[in-house]
Amino acid sequence: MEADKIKKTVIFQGMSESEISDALEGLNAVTKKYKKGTTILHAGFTTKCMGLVLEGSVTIENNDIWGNKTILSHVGKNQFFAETYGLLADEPMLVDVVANEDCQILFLTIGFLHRGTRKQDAWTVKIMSNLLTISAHKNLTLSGRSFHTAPKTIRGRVMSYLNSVSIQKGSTKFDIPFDRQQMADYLNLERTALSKELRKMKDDGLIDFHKNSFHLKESLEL
Amino acid sequence: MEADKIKKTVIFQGMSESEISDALEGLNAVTKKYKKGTTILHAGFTTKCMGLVLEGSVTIENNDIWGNKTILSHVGKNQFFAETYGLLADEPMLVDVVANEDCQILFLTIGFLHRGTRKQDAWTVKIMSNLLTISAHKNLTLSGRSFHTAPKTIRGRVMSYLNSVSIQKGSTKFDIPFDRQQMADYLNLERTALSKELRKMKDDGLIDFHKNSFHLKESLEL
DNA sequence: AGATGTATGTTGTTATAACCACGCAATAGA
DNA sequence: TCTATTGCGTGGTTATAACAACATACATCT
Repeated sequence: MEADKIKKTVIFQGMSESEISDALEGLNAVTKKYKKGTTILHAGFTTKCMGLVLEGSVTIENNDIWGNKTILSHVGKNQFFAETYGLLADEPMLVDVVANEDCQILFLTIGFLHRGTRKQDAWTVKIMSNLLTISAHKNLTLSGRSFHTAPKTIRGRVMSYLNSVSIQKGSTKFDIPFDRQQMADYLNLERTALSKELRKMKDDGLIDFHKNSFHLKESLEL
Repeated sequence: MEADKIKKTVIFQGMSESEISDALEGLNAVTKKYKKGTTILHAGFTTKCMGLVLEGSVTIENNDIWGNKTILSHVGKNQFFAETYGLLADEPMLVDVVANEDCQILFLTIGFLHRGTRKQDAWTVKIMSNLLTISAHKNLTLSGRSFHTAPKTIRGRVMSYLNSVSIQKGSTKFDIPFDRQQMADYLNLERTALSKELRKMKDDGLIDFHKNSFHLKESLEL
């Protein structure tokens, strides 16, 4: 087995070699190969498996009934996908998973884990722990973004976002991990419109900034 | 103990009375009372606990540095909150939890669960299973919404949403669980603007609808 | 039937963000 | 140093959604 490569994946974090191979067996690990362009998992269907990309890369896409395609994300080597759908094996997938190049995928059957039907091997618990951590983190990311893109005005989104970062960093002065374009994308805005609004907020004395360094002002709240 | 009331909660699903009381002990279950208006958990701080509302209700709020308050959600009796922050005990909360009325909260310390330090009692695995299910479901909800509110145009959002429901129901004819106002809120839109766009889409032959019954047309894609 | 209420749709106006074209600075490479 | 390149900001125009005021439909109650 190629446990060495896999070992570093978040899913197998903190597990010994032997636990990993037990887990691989217990999860019905299967490796499959796909030609570029092949659809690996189809929207509308369910899956009991999550996928781990061993070679190549895949894209998560949405293809709607009217023929529009949207690329949602790109999953590269040693990254994984469909963990949520794998766990909730009843839920039809809303996206397609497509081979972005010739690739090799390791499938892990995780659909039964949350049903407690299995006996509790050491590896079961560890895998569940790791999945729980992964899922919780994803949750945090998603709910943050969802909250920051909720306001209808540019200013509202910017304030929501900057305030969150400020809380995370525990200071009103901080750097953000985005350049303007990325920040605009994250907030679902157009870059130049964002620039304009940032300028106005500076003029209004709400914030100060230079490049990706920000300072929140007007903290006259009681 | 009042295991009877708790038993029906998703967190304790599928657990026997004795498992539940073991779990309550193992999770350092503590009940606390709060007067209306008290902040139960503060943004910027971390918590190892999740909360279960036994009496009364709480609101999840965001209060930013400029003095804006946003109510994010309302958590009523027998519902829970902060499960994500409880699990990821390092992450500072980005929201406040405030007592909406006099209330009684059961705190469960779940911060250590995902670290595998505990010995694997039967209840540990079951609680983890349940938390995993909860988290995964929340994930699905969040990522769906995030995706549907991403397009900048009304039509884009509507198409994204309707297409998802269509996939879930496995048909191009389906009912949605929202009235117009709720649908507009979900998609972060203004109700009348949504009505207008739905009309246009009907004129363009993309969809047909009456009240909350929809039919996706123009499926001439290959 | 008449009155009340609620959900939905229509029209017109206004506010706002996207879009386009460009300028300017900082950086890197030849 | 000269020349791309890249990131960021500005002004003007256009597209689009929010907003406000009103109309219509349908249900319920008396």
